Amino acid sequence: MGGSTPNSGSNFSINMLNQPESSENFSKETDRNKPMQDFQELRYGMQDRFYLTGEQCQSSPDPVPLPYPSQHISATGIAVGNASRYLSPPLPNCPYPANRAPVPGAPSYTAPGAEVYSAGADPFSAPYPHSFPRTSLYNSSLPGLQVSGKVQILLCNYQLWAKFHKHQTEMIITKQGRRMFPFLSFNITGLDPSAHYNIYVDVILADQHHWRYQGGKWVQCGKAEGTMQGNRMYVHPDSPNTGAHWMRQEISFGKLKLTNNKGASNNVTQMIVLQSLHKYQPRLNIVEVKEDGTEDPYLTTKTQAFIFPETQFIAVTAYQNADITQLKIDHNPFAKGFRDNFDSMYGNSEGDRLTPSPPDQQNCQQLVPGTRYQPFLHDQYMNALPQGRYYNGDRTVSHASKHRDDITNPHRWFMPPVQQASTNRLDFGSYDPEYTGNAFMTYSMKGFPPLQATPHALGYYQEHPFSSGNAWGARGTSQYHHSKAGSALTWYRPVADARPTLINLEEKSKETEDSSWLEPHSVKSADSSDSGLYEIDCKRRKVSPYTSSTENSPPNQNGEKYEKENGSDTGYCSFYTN
DNA sequence: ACGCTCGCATCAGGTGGGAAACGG
DNA sequence: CCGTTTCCCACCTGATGCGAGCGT
Repeated sequence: MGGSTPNSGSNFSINMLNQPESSENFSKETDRNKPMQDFQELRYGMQDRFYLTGEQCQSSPDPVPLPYPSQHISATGIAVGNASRYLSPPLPNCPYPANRAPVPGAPSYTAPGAEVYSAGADPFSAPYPHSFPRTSLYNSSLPGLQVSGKVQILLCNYQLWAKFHKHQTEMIITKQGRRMFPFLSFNITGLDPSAHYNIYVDVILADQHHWRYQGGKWVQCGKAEGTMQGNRMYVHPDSPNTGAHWMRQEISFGKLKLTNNKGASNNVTQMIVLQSLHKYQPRLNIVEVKEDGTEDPYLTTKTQAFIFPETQFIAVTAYQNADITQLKIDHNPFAKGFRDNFDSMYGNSEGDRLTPSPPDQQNCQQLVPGTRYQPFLHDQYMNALPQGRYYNGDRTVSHASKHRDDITNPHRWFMPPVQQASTNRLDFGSYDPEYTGNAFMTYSMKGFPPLQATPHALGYYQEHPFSSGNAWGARGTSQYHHSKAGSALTWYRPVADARPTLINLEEKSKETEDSSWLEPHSVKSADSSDSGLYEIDCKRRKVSPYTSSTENSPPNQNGEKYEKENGSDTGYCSFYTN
């Protein structure tokens, strides 16, 4: 990869570097509106296989109750192909799968990108995802997976994003720039291995409102301010590079920083300028370019953008929602200093504890032989969540026993016994069986041989279900030393054709009783564990005026209602009551 | 002697909290 | 006055360099 940076080594396309506000940047987009016919075939071919019946929809609660208003983009995201290919609108009462089930004859929509580009409007303020018409498009039924043609994009840390999204993600912006957490991380398949691509992330306004945190809720408050100067895109430092390179490892944007400093001149290529109290939607863009990195006019139709709605966030200069703060503290290793002393929660020694220590205290970086397996472990396994402290005595015991049951459950763990027994991290991960509720992970573990070593520069972020590779971008680091593993995507990487493997995934999911991703399993459980957060002393965090975080985030009520109604966590409603 | 591994110290940089400053 | 932003702090992680120890 050569460590080329957008503004140094590469002859990066002028279109890529121009300020997006420039109306002519994407003036070639007339081509974008010309759908690829083969894609249509592919799409409907997939559709046959992925369409979920109404019954399935009804019986498949949204695994990630993403609370989009009805007109919002799909629960799993929009694959914003350049050729005006969009998801079908959600089916009523079918919050999750329906969105993934393209309905032939559904109202035709226009691609946000296409519209913006062709109209010459500011592509970073105009395309409110919900407001954009969409054409029906095959959308993967797998959480965090987007498919457009042969290209498949997997949001690696989808589970973590979903957890934050439930509470309305907030991202701190500072003058010097603040990293995103969670950060954007993708696995890509289906690119032409020999073709060259630029990959970048831009951040667009998610709606046209100014937001304010009031009474424990995010409420709209006036209109968003107009277009704002400053960089709104972050080009992956590996760009340009071959499809083979992009598919070889995880593509992470961990160094992407958010700032509110419009005049930021330093590290401008690493910073995206945003406005506080506005809601934004990151978007992954893949542009096929010539070998030297310049954009080939004849290739512009191969530009594709992918939106994962769960990555939506509100930019803030200080956290507003205590739920978000706590999630950040619990998941971000750099915020470890703000975690409570979980040991004090037990008052007994490590050996007596029924629940495991946070992974960081158990040498959690020593993993399954191969980080390529680690990504399959739920983020909650990997991160430093002090799980045990989330439960009082009874629940702790309960979970511990569930853990034991779960380890022996072949539907849950497909790791070879040796691997199961050999890693603290895995043990930790399996401690809460609910966290295994990700079929993605489940299948991925099923008998995949270790593959090539891949550098993982982000050891402490290995929580992502699919994290792998160079999480900090182009930089290889010491994590590489103990990262010997297979490719996270190998098991579904048919570069030549995405379909068969997706089908395999789908079929596999039907084989198992643990079709967890059809249920609000992982996120729900993750949240139910989170719920216990607030049973512990809240002295270090702001206290929400609401008794439950459920009420804090209006957009998320559906999903959270689910939890409450199911009484999955009796302590849930006791948050903030201290 | 050489190469390798490991542990330790140091440094840079990231984190949220909280108080102060700012601004409408 | 109040909401928002900025700055500083203590704490943490990760990268790096160095030296000790060990095996060849």
